[in-house]
Amino acid sequence: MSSPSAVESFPAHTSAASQIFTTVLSQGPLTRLEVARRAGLSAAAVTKAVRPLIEAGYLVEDVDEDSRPALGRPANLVRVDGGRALFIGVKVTGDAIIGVLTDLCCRILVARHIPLAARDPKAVLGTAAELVRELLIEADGLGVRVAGLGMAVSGDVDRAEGVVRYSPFLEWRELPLAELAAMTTGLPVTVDNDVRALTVAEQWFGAGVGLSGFAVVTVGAGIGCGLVVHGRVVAGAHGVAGEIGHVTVDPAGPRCHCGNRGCVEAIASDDAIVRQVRAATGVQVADAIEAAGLAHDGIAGAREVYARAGDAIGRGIATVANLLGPERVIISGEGLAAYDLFADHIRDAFATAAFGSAARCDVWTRPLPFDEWARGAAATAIQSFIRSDAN
Amino acid sequence: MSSPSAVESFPAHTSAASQIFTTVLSQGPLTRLEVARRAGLSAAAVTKAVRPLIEAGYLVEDVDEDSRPALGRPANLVRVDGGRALFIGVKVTGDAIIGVLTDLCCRILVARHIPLAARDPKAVLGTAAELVRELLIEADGLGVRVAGLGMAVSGDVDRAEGVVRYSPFLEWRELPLAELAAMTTGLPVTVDNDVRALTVAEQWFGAGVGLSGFAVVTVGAGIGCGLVVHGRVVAGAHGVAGEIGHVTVDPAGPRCHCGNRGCVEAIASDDAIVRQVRAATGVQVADAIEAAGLAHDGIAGAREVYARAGDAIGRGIATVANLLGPERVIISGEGLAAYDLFADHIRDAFATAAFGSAARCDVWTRPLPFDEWARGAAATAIQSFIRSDAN
DNA sequence: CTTCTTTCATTGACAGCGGAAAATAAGGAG
DNA sequence: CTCCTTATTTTCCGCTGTCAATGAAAGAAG
Repeated sequence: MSSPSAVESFPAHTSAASQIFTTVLSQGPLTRLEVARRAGLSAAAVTKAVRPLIEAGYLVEDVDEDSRPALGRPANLVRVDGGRALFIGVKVTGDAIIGVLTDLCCRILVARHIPLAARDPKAVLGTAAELVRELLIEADGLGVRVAGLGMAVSGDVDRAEGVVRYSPFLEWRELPLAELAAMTTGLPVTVDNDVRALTVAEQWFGAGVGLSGFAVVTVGAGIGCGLVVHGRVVAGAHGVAGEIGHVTVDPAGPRCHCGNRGCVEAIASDDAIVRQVRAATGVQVADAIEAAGLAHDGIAGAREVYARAGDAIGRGIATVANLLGPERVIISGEGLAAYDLFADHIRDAFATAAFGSAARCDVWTRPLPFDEWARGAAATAIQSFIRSDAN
Repeated sequence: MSSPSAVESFPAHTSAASQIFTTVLSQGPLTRLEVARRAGLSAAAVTKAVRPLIEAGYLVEDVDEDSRPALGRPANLVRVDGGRALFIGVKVTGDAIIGVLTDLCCRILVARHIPLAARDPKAVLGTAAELVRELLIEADGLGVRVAGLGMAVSGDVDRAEGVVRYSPFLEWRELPLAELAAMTTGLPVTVDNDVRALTVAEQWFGAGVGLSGFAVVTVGAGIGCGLVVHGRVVAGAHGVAGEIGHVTVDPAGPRCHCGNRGCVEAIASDDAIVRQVRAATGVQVADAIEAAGLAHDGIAGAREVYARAGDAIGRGIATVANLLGPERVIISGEGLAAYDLFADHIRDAFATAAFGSAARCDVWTRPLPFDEWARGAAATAIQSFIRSDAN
């Protein structure tokens, strides 16, 4: 995290303290005893770690009138005061920048987006700065300081250094984005890969809470995958990880932009579906929405394309499950708008291709509004804020 | 680890101490300063942790006369005294039990194997006990105590509980192997999946030393894969992980015993190769060795089978690399005897199917004598011995 | 209304770990 | 013999987290 303005910093310097805070943050209001249990610490340690966090206003005490036990002293719940600090998350796509203002609990307070004219770093940075400025004004209105900015970009991103190594889509190489954005906005900046950012959000605030191993699969313009193993997001030795989109599903399948044939992405991405629906039906559909329309109208050719796409995704997920044995797979992404068209095929293909007990992993689906990508970016900023040695 | 005889235990109770010992164990003789650097600790901490380990005889000091620096005080090397404790590793296969006696550095001192008449737990346990008895006599001859027994079994094994959940090959279910073997042999017993055990051996004593993410791919009777992510062996939520053998490579390929088509294992396992070579050449080869013989003789049909097998393995490895971004992939296994027949195809398929920087992961090959499987089992015993919270 | 019982939370003493800095050791060079 | 350099050890010292004991906050029992 590149941090120019070292304002008052988060008062959890020991690993145990930040672990305790993280537990409360993601597992909702808990009694101190319960926190101790989940964090594997003594109750005394929790009491001691919680006090300064309460004094600093990051945690607050609550009494749960409802679930008062029949016997014994009632517990005091501890929860995070979301309003204590705000964060901005920014997702850069090819044609727009999406920004959200969230609270410390990563709840979206404001969402904005600005179309993007050009993709060169200067243009993007300028637009992003404008968006951040708008959100800062909103934050001012709330009277709460913004404690960090997270930026999510597709491609090979080095979070530790805050550098975008290579983003094919934006045609950026070795861009020190964190440093640049920190200079422009005056905020501490965290930069990460977009799918990993989304995965962080799921891990701390979503369907991955409490799990030590899970996968997030995004379906849309591309097919992406974020992996959490041993409780940590997998980053890969060379910045590559979770490339489920380029798992080969059918070596005789359509050619993929990566050069191979039959990648999941060449069969199930929005583009691939549009292309295949056009070929199958002869209708020149403009985008995935129209393609889904044809399928919803019952046009056989279009429905088959979705069936094949679902099959490809299901096989891809099965591959992940076979290799890593995640506790859960979370399917998400804009493509889920047409989820009814391939849900069954995903499930069938997964059930067939998963080996043995790997099939016991539960497959969840979550709608993913586009803002969520930006929320993921905010989640990385929150993570960096809480523990500077984040990862 | 099921431990009936709690003899004198290993004197490294803090996490740092066992981390220091592990560093010295796997990274060979090191100066204290170098240990400190690699373990991320201060020199003082290393000095303090090393002393009791030297007093207990697990570490010894060495002077490296050769590489004395021109300037300054020469360093004292610290290394593990392999002779301080012995371990027994046992690998159970369908038709034999292989056992090795190793020292603390996991060097094989004696290797034995006994054919197996039946596969039921009682028969296997009896034979294993016999083998262990023989190795204990060898150990007695050396005058060193055996500090642990590791057992490696294929299938779903719960190492923490020491229970074989389900081994399809042996037809065992929910067998508390660690407990049974501990009662029979009187030794502390660790039980793990065979491929994971091999992976532990590579991680601590082989080509995975010092890497935080790598994969071991075994080629032979089956196609297996052990994964290390974030420095830890991946176990999978339901005991399944690393099932590269059932990654689909060609949905139109040959049927696999798992019910699907075109799994790597259905194309590249010994059995699959024999079957395909028979079909391609009409020669009723008896085993993989004869099949390789035909290919070495230049018979086109046989060579093609190996080409396809290499292609399948290379694609499988590429899938792992795309998903996890390991720093290295170690190809190993009995099948490597015919490595010259498919090496190029593995490399080509990997280079083609790996996405972007994932192709930068280095692919190593290591011959794997059958004893190595048993050595892997011994490695798990050593691991358990060193840190009781092993995983 | 007092006392018990039960469970949650806090306190204070304390042990141990690991770091920083200073001291010591072990060479070679001059 | 002294100085310089690098390795190792020693000597504090602060900090963390545990333990065991104590306080607190109910409802239950009498």
